[in-house]
Amino acid sequence: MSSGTESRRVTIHDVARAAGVSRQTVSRALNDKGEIDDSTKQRVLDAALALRYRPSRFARGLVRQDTISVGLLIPDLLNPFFTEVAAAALEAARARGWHVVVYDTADSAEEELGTLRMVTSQVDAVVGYFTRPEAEIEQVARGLPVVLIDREDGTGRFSSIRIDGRDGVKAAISHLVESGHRRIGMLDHDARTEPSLRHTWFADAMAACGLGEGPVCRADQSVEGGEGALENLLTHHPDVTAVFTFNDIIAIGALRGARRLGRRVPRDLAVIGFDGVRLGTLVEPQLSSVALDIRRLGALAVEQAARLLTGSSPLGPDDLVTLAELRLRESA
Amino acid sequence: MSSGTESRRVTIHDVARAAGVSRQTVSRALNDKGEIDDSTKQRVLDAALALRYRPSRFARGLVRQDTISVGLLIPDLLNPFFTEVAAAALEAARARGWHVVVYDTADSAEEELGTLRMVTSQVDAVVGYFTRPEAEIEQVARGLPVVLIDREDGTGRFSSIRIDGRDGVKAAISHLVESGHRRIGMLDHDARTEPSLRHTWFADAMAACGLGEGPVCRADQSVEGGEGALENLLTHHPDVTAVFTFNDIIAIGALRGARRLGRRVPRDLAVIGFDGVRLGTLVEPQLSSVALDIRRLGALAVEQAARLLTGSSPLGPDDLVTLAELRLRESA
DNA sequence: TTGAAAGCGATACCAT
DNA sequence: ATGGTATCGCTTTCAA
Repeated sequence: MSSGTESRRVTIHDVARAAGVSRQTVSRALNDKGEIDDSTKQRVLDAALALRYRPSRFARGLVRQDTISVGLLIPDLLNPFFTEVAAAALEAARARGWHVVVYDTADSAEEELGTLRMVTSQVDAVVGYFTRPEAEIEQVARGLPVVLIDREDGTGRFSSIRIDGRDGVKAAISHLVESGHRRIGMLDHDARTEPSLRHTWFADAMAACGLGEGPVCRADQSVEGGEGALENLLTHHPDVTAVFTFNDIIAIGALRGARRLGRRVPRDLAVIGFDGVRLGTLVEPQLSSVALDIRRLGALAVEQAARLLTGSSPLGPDDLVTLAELRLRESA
Repeated sequence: MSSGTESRRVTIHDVARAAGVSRQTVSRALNDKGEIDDSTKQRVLDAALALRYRPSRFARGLVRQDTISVGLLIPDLLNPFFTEVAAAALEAARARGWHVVVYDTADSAEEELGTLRMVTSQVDAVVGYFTRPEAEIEQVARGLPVVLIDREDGTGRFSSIRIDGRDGVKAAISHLVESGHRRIGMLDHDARTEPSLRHTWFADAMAACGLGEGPVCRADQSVEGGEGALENLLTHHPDVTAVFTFNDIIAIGALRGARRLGRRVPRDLAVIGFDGVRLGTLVEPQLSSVALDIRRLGALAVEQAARLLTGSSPLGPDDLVTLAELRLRESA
């Protein structure tokens, strides 16, 4: 009559039976509570070991409402900027004893929705990078605390960590102009939609210096993307002597592209990136950049998630900002 | 008599009451099962929204035994090698619909034990890098599937993904010798314990070339570590003309150190790393390296975890290997 | 020191 | 189409 090879889960009940005690006693032994005889405890532990018993995290979580986990959405973990954000978030979470479930959305909006659906069912809050419209996010988040990084939220439903690079970019362009540059281009990111905020800062800074719009090329967020975009830019605008880029990865690609085109940096071409990733100090020449406190970005996101979760005075927009400042090294 | 501001969790029961239906009907509405009237469904959905209801992931997990999550232990996410391993593991996991809980053990053995304790209670399997003794790991893992990366397991209790760089390192040293180098040093890693396996390969390769032991310096696994170690090495052994390093990060540090010492690479000093991280192609000169299929490392780990979990013919030691091969670029 | 019973919050199965 | 009831595996509360 018995079903033979069927492999049921080993439960606390099985251990109890094997040790000849009740379930509660097993629980006591396993959780190191007092109120239990040493010999009993040992017997239970042995039984548990013999049966390869593992408590169900679900059952346990159901009863002790403690463990918190937060989902982290990252567009591309291999992009060193996002790596740094992730590392910072991880650290902030560990300080709180939180678990972090990481999802690499692979820079794809389709992936993102599926991922979002998946993550929201398994975490207490979500932080990170989102590209889908607010309404869509809300539809799957369903009241779950959400913290966007580097993305405005028109609806006011979500928290968002803002990056304010206006002054930093202005400083960068001013520096270039003071160094004698007049034809300054930009390598913007590749989004199919409107130009980036960083482009707006660039355009404003150019205007403030009385320069009018500079030429812009779109670049994929990768070294190769930056390399190609620079060649593209210089082909159409050979008179350009300086470029500002959407981020450091693209800038590093530009450095490479310049080398291939035989343009010396910074002599023939000045390059200023945006982000301030550590990688920028490893390349030759070292990259000048409008630098962010990247770790703060990740830490702030987790901090805000924590406040949202406990309902305790969430940070306001004025606190959820990171300012960028010009960090001059060798490339400009 | 009512308790006022107390904030209980909103359960399916509350929604049911609010919508004037039973719990099962709520469940149907939320999970898009059929067998429910459209108007009822809408009413339930509205109620759920109004109450900001979110199903408990624990309760849900308890009854539908599907969602699987795996813990990933990484010593230092900012080290680009580990970043690549993590990205690969993430990708392999997503292909299976698994969740990945990532922990950065911050290169600290103390952190690791606490982390391990934390992670094991929240996942169905653990993969990654471990430094604690097997017995300790087992004590907290308690029968949980564990896959070690780049670490032998004496006990046979765990699976381990091996790296076999013997031939690759031999090829590297041979190449150096053929290029005329005789004094070849190594920058080994900084573990307090015995020399690394990679050092053994180095020593054997040296012997095979009839060269005897080369000088060795320990280096912290960071660019700064490699930089300092190289200066250290060259100070004590100025006649060294080539170095092999424990990994690429250290090698990149060595590149920097060489530059600071006024040694041109590869003319005055040849450098060969180990790993083959993408970063190696971004530095000047591009790094030669005994390269691994890093993505395979992460993918294999997850694959094996999957087999262990389902009990279906786990891969044997012969399959759990990644070979390294010499990839020559500019630094040697 | 130990055990019996009552949840925790959801879904599945079986009636109706 | 909808509701009742059992159940998932564990911890907590209260008696004994």
